[in-house]
Amino acid sequence: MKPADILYNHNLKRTSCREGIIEVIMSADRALSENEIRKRLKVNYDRTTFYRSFKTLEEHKIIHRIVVDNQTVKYALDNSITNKKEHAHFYCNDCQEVQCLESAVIRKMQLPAGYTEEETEILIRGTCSLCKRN
Amino acid sequence: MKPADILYNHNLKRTSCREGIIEVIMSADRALSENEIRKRLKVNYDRTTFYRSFKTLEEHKIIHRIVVDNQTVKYALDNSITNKKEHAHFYCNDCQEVQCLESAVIRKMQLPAGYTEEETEILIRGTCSLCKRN
DNA sequence: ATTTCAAATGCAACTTTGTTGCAAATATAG
DNA sequence: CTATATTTGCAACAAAGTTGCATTTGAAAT
Ligand SMILES: [Mn+2]
Ligand SMILES: [Mn+2]
Ligand SMILES: [Zn+2]
Ligand SMILES: [Zn+2]
Repeated sequence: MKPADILYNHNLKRTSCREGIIEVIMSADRALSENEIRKRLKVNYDRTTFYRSFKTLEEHKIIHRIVVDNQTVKYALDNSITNKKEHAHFYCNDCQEVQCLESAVIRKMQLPAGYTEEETEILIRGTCSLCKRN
Repeated sequence: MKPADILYNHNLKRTSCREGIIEVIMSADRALSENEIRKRLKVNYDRTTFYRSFKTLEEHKIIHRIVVDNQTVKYALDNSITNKKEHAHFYCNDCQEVQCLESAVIRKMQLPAGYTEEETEILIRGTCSLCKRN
């Protein structure tokens, strides 16, 4: 599906910023940060616009956010677009890149009595296959 | 074990800031943020000192950090002090409190070929037993 | 094609979180 | 008590994110 169609399906206005962000995230093989996305866009948008766009796209489940640490947020396409299940994410301590591990499907954990789960986030830190070789 | 002994065992100077932080974290039944810890201390330390203390205590595996989101970090006693295993953490969407789920031991996930795990972080978001009741 | 207007953008000002360099204070070994 | 390596506080800074408001724009209606 094309960025423009995705926006249309969600009743979102087709602005170049939103379209650009979706375009860049769709064509990436890994999760990207705000700055990585900015670098790949032709036009330069204000930070505010960028943040508001991410917020809107997240709310409409077009993209999802991966919090690596309190200082680093990355974005990838959401499961509702990729038709994948909830999955773990991998952070390479070496190249610092984040990948969606679509094969690592998240299974719910046993919780203490009275607790209810709504969402489970898993972040695996380690070394990716590319960095392992070197 | 007392805060002073913990510091002594790690060859760390016994300063009131470090001792206070450990004291507060030890006596809490949940993970606390920088500000929550500050409020519970008698003396007011500079933010820099606070951050440096957290860093030192983390490096010596006396406390561990739980990143709730890119804006929120909480601290709890580390497993090396509590003698517990790597566990998942629970964030209550209602009361916004974080708890170590020491019964929810982390089991390693299957990774794609060539990937190596070093650490797995699990954060479960949902409603805690107290908030459920109300 | 032109008009209309709710929604999106850009800008300025601000907040929160965290970091760095350096001088002053202090914990602890001798 | 003294010496000194560590730790602390302060100032200055940086990065990330938010808010209010005036301007611009997408797209629906005419
Ligand atoms: Mn993902
Ligand atoms: Mn914990
Ligand atoms: Zn790597
Ligand atoms: Zn709760």
